[in-house]
Amino acid sequence: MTVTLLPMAEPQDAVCCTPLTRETIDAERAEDLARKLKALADPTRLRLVSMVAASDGEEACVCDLIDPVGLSQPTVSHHLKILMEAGFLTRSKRGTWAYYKLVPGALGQLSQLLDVTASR
Amino acid sequence: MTVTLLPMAEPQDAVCCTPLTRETIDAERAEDLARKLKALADPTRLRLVSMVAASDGEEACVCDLIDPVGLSQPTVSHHLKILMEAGFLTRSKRGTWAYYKLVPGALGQLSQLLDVTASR
DNA sequence: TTACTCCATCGACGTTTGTCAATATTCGGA
DNA sequence: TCCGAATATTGACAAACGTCGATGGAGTAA
Repeated sequence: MTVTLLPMAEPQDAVCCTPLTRETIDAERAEDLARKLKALADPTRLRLVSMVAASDGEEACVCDLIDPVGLSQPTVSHHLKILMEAGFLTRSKRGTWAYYKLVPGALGQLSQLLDVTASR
Repeated sequence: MTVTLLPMAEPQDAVCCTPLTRETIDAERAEDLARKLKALADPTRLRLVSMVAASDGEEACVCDLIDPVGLSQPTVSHHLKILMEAGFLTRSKRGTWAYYKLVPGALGQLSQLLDVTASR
């Protein structure tokens, strides 16, 4: 039996580390970065991330996200899935409810990649 | 005659100031932020921004961008236009050449919007 | 003027995206 | 065990997107 501790520690994809403006980004890293940015580049998904971030414990139930967003339940589910696959949220089910939680350093890491002067 | 000094100081659209995670973003600001992120959420455009940023004076000629990117000239022009309309680049023509230049605080401002902990 | 170069715009195309209604799945309670 | 509630998945469709070849416009040099 394998004991898997801390599955939340992300594989930390190739996007890591050197900011956009320090040296020319290579095609592969550009692909990765673009994937993450694309996940965030939608008004509904930005609102979802923001609402989750503003919730208690940076965690929110899907049922509380649908009405404020004003879209159908399948659409909200779809957006949450995209945010999860991009590494910005994690999901945990409790009973019939699903709770989405902010991945701690995810936004910060992306933020630092965009600019050197902003970080440090 | 009007004397226009420092036309580079952007109108500073509504995206400004409060980071995503501080309080719930409203629909209008989400729309604006998404527009900017979408402009950056493409591997080719990321490479273009990066290449311009790495150039002398953070400025590059279109003619020097086409080959490294490996796409047709119209496509590169198209991407540069999108980056310009989103406020990340400015264009200045000198002779037949067109030079695109990084807008000084643009990436940093976006970066700070994504996260509080990364900035400051 | 003519010819050539650099770049932007146009029109067309296949692909991706955001959305919904309908359906499936999973769980808790009667 | 059967039912209702909360989510996820599927299928469909219009709109937006990334790309190209062809064309247009503006500058330079003969």
